[in-house]
Amino acid sequence: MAIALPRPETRFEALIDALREAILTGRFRPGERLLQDDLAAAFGVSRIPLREALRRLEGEGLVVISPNRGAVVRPLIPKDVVELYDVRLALETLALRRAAERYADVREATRGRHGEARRAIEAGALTTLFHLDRDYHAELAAASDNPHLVAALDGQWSQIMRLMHAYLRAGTYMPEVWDDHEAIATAVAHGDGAGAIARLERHLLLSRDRILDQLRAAG
Amino acid sequence: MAIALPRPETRFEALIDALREAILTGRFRPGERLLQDDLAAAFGVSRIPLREALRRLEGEGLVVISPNRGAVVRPLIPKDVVELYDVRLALETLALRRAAERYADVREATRGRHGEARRAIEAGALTTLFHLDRDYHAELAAASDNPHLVAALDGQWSQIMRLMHAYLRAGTYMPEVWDDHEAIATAVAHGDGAGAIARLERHLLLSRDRILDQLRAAG
DNA sequence: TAGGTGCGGATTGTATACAATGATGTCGCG
DNA sequence: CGCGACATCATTGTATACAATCCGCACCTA
Repeated sequence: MAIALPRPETRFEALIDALREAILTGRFRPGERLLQDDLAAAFGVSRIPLREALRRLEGEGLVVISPNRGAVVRPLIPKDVVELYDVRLALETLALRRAAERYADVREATRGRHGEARRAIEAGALTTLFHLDRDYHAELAAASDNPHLVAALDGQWSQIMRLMHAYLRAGTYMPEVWDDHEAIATAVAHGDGAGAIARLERHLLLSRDRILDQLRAAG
Repeated sequence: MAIALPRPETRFEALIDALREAILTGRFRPGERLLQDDLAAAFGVSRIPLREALRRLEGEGLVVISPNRGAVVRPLIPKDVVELYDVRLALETLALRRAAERYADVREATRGRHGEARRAIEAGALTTLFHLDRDYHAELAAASDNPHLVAALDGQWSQIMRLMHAYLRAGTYMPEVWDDHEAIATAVAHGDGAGAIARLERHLLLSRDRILDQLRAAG
């Protein structure tokens, strides 16, 4: 039996996670310059591990590093919304098809998260809500039993999270989202890939358009 | 008018490209340990930029870094073949659909590469052949006009290249591959997304099975 | 006043140096 | 003879230090 170790996370992983989280949640804003000295001081490390972390984030598409000019949080442009959702839909569709073939069942976890989400909505905890959303989709992806697919989707999700934090505000988050989640989980558990995919498509396009609406409204 | 600069590539980029290439072509074999001192000496840099390069490659899934134990070329397992091609097909299908919607025309470049490929086959230059293959598919992906999709596919291609170098030998590379390429390019140029996709699917499954055959034959 | 030129501070890039960690082999003990 | 503790070595992790580059500003010139 596997026993959870107290802190499997190394210091470097903690650093990169903290940096990533700061970008995903908009704490570091798109286009913002990331000064190595400042960040190193802020996280209590030297510039060496910090630079390594920035290189990783560069690979994940979260920052852009220009030679001798430093790192900048990759800017988000409206075109990204459509492009990202296009890729995401293709990947998540594949994930659902494979998961349905296996009759993977994530209904329990989904219901649990649904409950948490309700509380988060009441508390107005948007970040928590986004995390629950991502966790649900990550679990669905994992149900495909294809690690490469999971990794690819994870990369897309990083960007999606940035979109959400940048453009969605409290009030625009609709609780019906979780009805979709439950419906998809149920379809997958019954092996109904086509049904799950149809519902997913509606779900994603709605989510995408909500972001586009907010974006247009903001100017 | 744009004037091409002699070397837009910075030193760091050259380093990371060299490292990546060494892994993709199998020069550094799957599972092989990557000692920082040795690599730094080999590439004529110190360990600082080398470590940054390794972090990037870790993000690309080409190496695995264990804390205090160093980097290893990510091993390839048979399961990877099926998983990677599954993801690749989903992404490339999307790319073709979008490219066909735009009536993107890559026939000329394809024919040019076909010629080069013929010469490479005669010369037995497998690496050149693989590069031409990748370049063709990269151009097709770019024709989707979706940078995120291109990036996602690029990541898959890194792994595919590793599979090819690891499992394909001279003689198993079939020239008919380029007939498929031309047919797909033509279908896309005519806006026939469905036709292009159908041919692509055959093309990829054949390519995948050729790798699986070689893999089974070897071991 | 517009534009170019050179200086100075700010910031990044990388080498060197040392600390921390993990692997290896040897010795002693049961 | 097997196994475990310890010392030693190889290797990674990171801080410090300095060199290289870039950017902004003042100044000069036409």
